[in-house]
Amino acid sequence: MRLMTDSLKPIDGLSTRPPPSLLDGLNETQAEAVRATEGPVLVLAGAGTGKTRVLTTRLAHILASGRARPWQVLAVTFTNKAAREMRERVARLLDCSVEGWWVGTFHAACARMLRGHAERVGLKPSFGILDTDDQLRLLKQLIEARNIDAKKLPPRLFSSVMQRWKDRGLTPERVTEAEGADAVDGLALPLYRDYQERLSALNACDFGDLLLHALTLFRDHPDVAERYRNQFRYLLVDEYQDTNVAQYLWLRALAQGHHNLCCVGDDDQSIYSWRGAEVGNILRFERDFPGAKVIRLECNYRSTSHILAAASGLIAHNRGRLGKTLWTTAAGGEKVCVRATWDGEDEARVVCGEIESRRASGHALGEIAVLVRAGFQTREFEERLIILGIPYRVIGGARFYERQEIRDAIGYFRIVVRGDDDLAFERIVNTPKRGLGAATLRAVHQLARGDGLPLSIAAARLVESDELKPQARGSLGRLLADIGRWREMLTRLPHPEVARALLDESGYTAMWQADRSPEAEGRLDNLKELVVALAEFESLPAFLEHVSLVMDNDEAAGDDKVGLMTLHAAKGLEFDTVFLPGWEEGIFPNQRALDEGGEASLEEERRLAYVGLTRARRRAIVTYAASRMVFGTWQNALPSRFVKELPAIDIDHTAPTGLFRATPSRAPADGAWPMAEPVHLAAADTSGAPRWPIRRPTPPLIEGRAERVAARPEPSHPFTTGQRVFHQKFGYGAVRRVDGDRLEIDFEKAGNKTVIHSFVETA
DNA sequence: TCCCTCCTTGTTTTT
DNA sequence: CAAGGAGGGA
Repeated sequence: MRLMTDSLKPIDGLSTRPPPSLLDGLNETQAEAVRATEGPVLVLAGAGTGKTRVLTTRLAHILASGRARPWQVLAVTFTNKAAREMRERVARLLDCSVEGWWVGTFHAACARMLRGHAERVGLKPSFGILDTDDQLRLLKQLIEARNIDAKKLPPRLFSSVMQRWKDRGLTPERVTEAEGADAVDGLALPLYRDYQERLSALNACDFGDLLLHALTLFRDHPDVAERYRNQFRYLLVDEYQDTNVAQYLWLRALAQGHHNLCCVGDDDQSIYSWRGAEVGNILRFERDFPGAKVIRLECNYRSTSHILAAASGLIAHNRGRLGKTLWTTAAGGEKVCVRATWDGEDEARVVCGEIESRRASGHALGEIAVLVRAGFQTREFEERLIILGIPYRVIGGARFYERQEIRDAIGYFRIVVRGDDDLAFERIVNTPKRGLGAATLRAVHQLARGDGLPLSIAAARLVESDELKPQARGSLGRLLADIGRWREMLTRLPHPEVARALLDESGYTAMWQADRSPEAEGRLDNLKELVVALAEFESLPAFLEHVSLVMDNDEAAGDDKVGLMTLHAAKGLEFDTVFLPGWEEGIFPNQRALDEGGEASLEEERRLAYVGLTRARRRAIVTYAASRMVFGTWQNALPSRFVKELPAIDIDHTAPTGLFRATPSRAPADGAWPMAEPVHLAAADTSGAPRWPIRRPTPPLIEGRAERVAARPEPSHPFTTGQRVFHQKFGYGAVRRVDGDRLEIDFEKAGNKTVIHSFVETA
C-alpha cells in the first residue's frame, strides 16, 4: 500500500463496451445484491453462498455501469489476503488495473487517509506503525516508570484493555471515569494516556490508532470528513460481522454522504468478539441505516446436504440470530462422520490413518484439512503425519514478519532509514551481544529523556563524552559508526546489497551461525528470504511501509499438502475433506471461553463449530477422545455438547468396541444417540462403582495391529467416601461420592462440586 | 554483563 | 509437558 495516486488507467472504454457477462451465472438473489446499488444494503451471506463473487461483481457493476469512477468507491476487508483476492477478481472482471483504487483493508485505508492529514492528529506524515512487539516493550517501560509490578500486571493485560478501548473508538479522554476507575485497579487509564503521549512523541501509532486517529480526524475536522464523504459514492464492506465499534463509526461517518453502504456478512460466522468485533453491528444494521434493504444469500454451492444440515442443525441452537435457511440442490453425499477415540494419540492415529488411505486412493492432500480449536492441538497430528510420511503444512502460527530474526533484521533497517526510531534502536543495540547492557542503556535513556533527543543521537553524544566505561563506549561507538556507514552505503548501492552487508557486518548472521539450536538454520534461511523479498521493492523505506501494514505470509498454497490450522484460520477457506478433532467439553467448547464469557461465549464457540463444518465440501469427520493429556496430566473428557446438537439423521456416529457399553442406559432424549451411549455420559446416575473405561496413560501401541485391551475400571486414585481433601480453587471439603475418576465433594466454602480426582489432594 | 536454573503458566489473531 | 520469563550467581 504505497502512495497511491488517484489517477488511473483508462476504464472509460468500459462504458462503451459494457461487459454483457457481468451478471451471467449469478442466481437471482445474487444478481439482486449486485444490482441494488443505491441506498444501504445488507447482504446476509451464509457459508458458501458466493459472497466474494457478489462483492466483486457488485464493485465491477458499479464501475462498468458508469455510476462511479474508481476513486469514488471504497471497498474494505479485514485481511490483506481478502483485499488481494478482491483486487484480483475485480481486475479480471473489468480487465484493467486496480492500481490506486480504494480497495484494501480497513487499516490500509485509514493509513492512506492519515498520511494525507497527519498533522491534524498530531503526527508527521512519515509516522511509523508499531507492531505488537514494539507495543509491549514500550508498555513495559511505561509500567515500570509508574512503579507498577510488571510481574503481577503484565504489559499484555494493559495492552488488551487499551486495545479494547481503541476498538470502541475511545481515546483516553473519552473513557468514562467509572470505567477508567474500574479497569485494572484504575491503572489502565493513566497508562493509556502515557502510552498515547509516548506514541505521539515517537511519531508513531499502533494498529488500533489507525482507526482511532481516522475517527478523530473526521470528528475534529469536518472539512476532511466532508471531503471523503463526498468522494466515496459507494462503500462496500466485507465480513461486516467482524467490524468493531470504531470501524462501524468510521463507516457510518463515510456513509452519511451518499448513503450507498453495502455490507456483506454472516452473523453465524462471527468468531472474533474477543478481539473487539461487535456482532451487534450486523444485527442492528436495519435500525442503524433506515431504509436498508436486506438480501439473504441462502443457496449453498459448497457442501453436500448432510454437511449443510448438520451445520444448520447445530447453529440453530444459538439464539439472537438474524436467521437464514441454507439449502442446496446437491442431495445426498456422505453423512457427517462422528468418531469416538480412546485418547489424543488414538485420535491422531485414526485421523491420519484416514488421510493416508485417502491419499492411497488418489485424493489430493491439498484438499484435506485438520481444523483444531487451539494451536497446540496440531502437535499430535504433526507427529503422526511425520511418522506416516504425509506432507503437511501448518497454517497460521508464527508469521514470517513476526519471527524474531526477521524483526531483528527489520530493526536494523529501520534504524538505518530513520535514525530517530527509538524502538528499533533498543531492539538491536545489544543484538547480537556487544556488551551493551542495562547500565549503558540507562545512561542513553537518561540523556535522551533529559534533552529530548532520539536514542541514537543521545548515544552518539555519550560516546563523545567520557561518561561510559571504555568498553561500552568503544562498542557503542562502533555500532553507531556502522549505522552511519550503512546509511551512506544506501545512497550509492542497491538496497538488497546493503541489507546483506548490514546483516554480515553487524554480526547478526554470525550470531545465528554460531547458534547450535535446531531452528538456527531455518532462521538463516529466513534472513536470505528476507533479502530476496526486499529486492522486490524500489527502496528500503518502501519496503518498510509495506511490512508494517502487510504482515501476512501466505505460504505458496500451491503444493499438495494436508493443511493443519485453527478453526479461526480456516474461516473463508474450503476443502473436500475436513477433520474436526477435539470435540470435547473443555477443549471445544473451550473451558476458558465458557468460564469468562458465559452464554455469549458458548454461542461464539458454536459458531466456530459451524464455521468448521461448513468448510467441508464433501466429507466432514468429527472426532473426540475419551481421555486426553492436558498440561502433562491425564484427564477424562466428555464429548462436546456440540456432538449431541448435530441432527442424528445427518451423522454417522461410531466408536471403537470397548469404549462404549453394549446397550444404552437410557433412551436418547432427541434421538441423537443412534448407538450405545458412551459410558462416560451415563456417569450421572451411578451409585459409586468405578466403571470408567479409560486407561491411564496410553500404553505405546505397536504400529499397525494391536488389540486394544478393553479398559478395566481400576482404582487409579486413593480417595474414598468421607475423606477430607483439599482443592486449589474450592478449598477444603469432604468426599461424598466416588465415581471413577470423578469425586463428588462437599466443599466447606464452595458447596457441592464434582471434580476430577487429580485436582484434589488429601488434606 | 551473561548464563543458567527455577518458576509460572498455559485460546482463538488481524492489522 | 514445555516454553518463556525472571532472578540469582559467576
